[in-house]
Amino acid sequence: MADQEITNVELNELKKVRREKLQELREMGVEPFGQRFERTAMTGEIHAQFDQMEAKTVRIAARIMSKRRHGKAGFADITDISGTIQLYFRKEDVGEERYELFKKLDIGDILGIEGEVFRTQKGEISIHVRDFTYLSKSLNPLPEKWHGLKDVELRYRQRYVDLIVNPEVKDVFMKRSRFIKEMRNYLDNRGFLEVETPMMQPIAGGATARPFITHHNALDIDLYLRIAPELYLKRLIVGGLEKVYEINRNFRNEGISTRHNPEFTMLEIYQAYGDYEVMMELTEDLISAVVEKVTGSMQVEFEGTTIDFKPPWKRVPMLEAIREHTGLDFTTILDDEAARQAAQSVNLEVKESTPRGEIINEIFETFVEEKLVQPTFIYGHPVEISPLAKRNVEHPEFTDRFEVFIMQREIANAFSELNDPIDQRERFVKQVQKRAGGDAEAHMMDEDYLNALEYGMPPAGGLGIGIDRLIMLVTNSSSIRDVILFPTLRPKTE
RNA sequence: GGGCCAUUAGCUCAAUCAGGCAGAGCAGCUGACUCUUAAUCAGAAGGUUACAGGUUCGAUUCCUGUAUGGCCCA
Repeated sequence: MADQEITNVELNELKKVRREKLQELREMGVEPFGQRFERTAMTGEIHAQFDQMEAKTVRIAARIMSKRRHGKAGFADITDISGTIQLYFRKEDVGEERYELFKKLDIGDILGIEGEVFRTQKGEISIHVRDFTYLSKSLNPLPEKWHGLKDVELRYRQRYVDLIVNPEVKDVFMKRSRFIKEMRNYLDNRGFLEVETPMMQPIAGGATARPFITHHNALDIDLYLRIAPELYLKRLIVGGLEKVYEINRNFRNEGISTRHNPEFTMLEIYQAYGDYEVMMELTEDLISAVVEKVTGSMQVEFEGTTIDFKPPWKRVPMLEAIREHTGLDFTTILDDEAARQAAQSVNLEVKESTPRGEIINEIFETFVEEKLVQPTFIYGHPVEISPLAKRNVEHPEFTDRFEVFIMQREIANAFSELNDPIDQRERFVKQVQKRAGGDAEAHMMDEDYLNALEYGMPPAGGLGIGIDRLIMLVTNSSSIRDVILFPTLRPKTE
C-alpha cells in the first residue's frame, strides 16, 4: 500500500526525504507512529510554575516547531495546546543512538519527552532531555516559521495547518468556545432550559431567507435545513416550558461574504410572560456580562474603534433614527404613495407595489444602519417586515420589535411574540402571496404552528443573537470566516 | 449575479510597469560547530510562473477563456 502510494502520488523532494526518513526509522527499529503517552506536565504550566518545577523530571508531549543544532548538542522548540517550550539535547546525555535520532527530527514531528526542567545560561526556561519517543512522524513540510501561513484560501481549506502554525488562530477559537460556554452559564443560572429542535424541517419557517433542500429516502419527502428554530421553540412555549433557549446552526442558501456564511450559529431565547422590553434588558445584560467575562472588560477594540458594551445601550425608535439621518418624518408620511415619494426624494428606487412598511425598512437599511456604531437598540419595526411579531398597541402598523446594531452590523433581533392565531394566519397568508409573487424568501404557511397557537401561547419575549458576528467583534476579526473553523468554500477539483 | 484584484519553489515574497537566461529568505539536503533561540558559517539542490488557447523570432510579463480565492457592490 505504502509503496503504491509513493509511486502513484507525485511527491516533491521534501516529501520524499521525509518518507525516506520514515523508512530509516523503521530499519533502526523505531516505530514512527507511537502509542499513548502519559504526560506529567504541560508547557504552559512549566513556564507558570517554574520555581516549583525547576530540576524536576517531567514528561511532555508536543510538536516540534523549530530546531537548532550545534554539533554535539542542540535545541528545539515544541508546542502543545498550552504553549511552547525549548528542549535541550546533548549527545553526552541521550547517547549516540538517541542523538542520531534527534538529528533526523523534522519540524512538525510529534514527540513524547522526558527530561528535567531548567533555565539556560541565557535565561530561557527549557527541558534538558534525557529520553524521547516518536509519537508521530510528520510527512508534510510545515509552512515557514517566521511568516506562518498567509494564503487565506489554504488557511481555510487546511485549517489544521493554520492552527499549527498561526497561534493567534487557536486563541480566536478558544475564545469563541469560552464565549459560548459563558452564554450557556448565564442562561442556565437564570432558569432557562437548553433544548434541541429539528434541523431538518418539512416547512422552513421563522425567518426571511432561502432554505437548503434535502431528501429523506425512506419517507420519500423533501426536507429543509432550518433557517431558524423560532417556530419550534415557540411550540415549546405553548407546551409550557416557559423559558427555553437553543444555540446551534442555521442554514441559509444565500451569498457568501465577510459577514455571511451559509451555516452560522444563532442563539435563540424565549421567555413566557415577557415582552420585547424584557428581552432588551436581557440582551444588554447577557452580552455585556459575557463580553466582560471572556475579555476582562466591557470595552473592546475593533478595527480601530472602541466598542463600549456597558449598559444601558441607546434605545432609538426606528422612525426617529430615520428622521435623524434623512430628515424624513414617517409619522406624517402615512400611505404607500407618500412613502414612495419620500423614497424618491432621497434617491432610493422602490417598486410600484412596495408598501409603506417595506419602504421604511429599505430607507433604514440604506441610510441609517451604516451610522450605528456603538451598541444601539432600534425598535418599532413595520408589521410588513415582521410577520411573527406582536403589533404595538397604540400603533398597530408597527410591532414591538427591536434589533441591536453594533459596528454597522445587525447583531440581534427580538420581539414580543405574536400569540393571536388569527392575526398570525393573516400574516402567513400575506407572506404566501409574496411567495406566489416570486419572493423565494417569504415565509411559508405553517398550519401546525397555527394549531399550536390556537391552544394558547402565553405572551412571550423572543430573542435571537448572531453568535458568529458577536465573536467577530470580540476577537477583532474582519471576516466571519476567521471565526468559523471550516467556512464554506467551493471544493477544490483536481 | 456585476466590477476590481490576486494566483511564481513546500512556505513568505521579488522579477510583470516598458516582452529578452525566473531570483531571494525560510524550510529541506551535505559538511563544520556542546547554551542556541528568526543560531551561525561553507556548499549543492529545488520551478508545468494556477489551467487552456492566442499574439510574437521570443510570453511569468500582452490578449481571450476557464478555475479558485480576496475585496467591493446587488
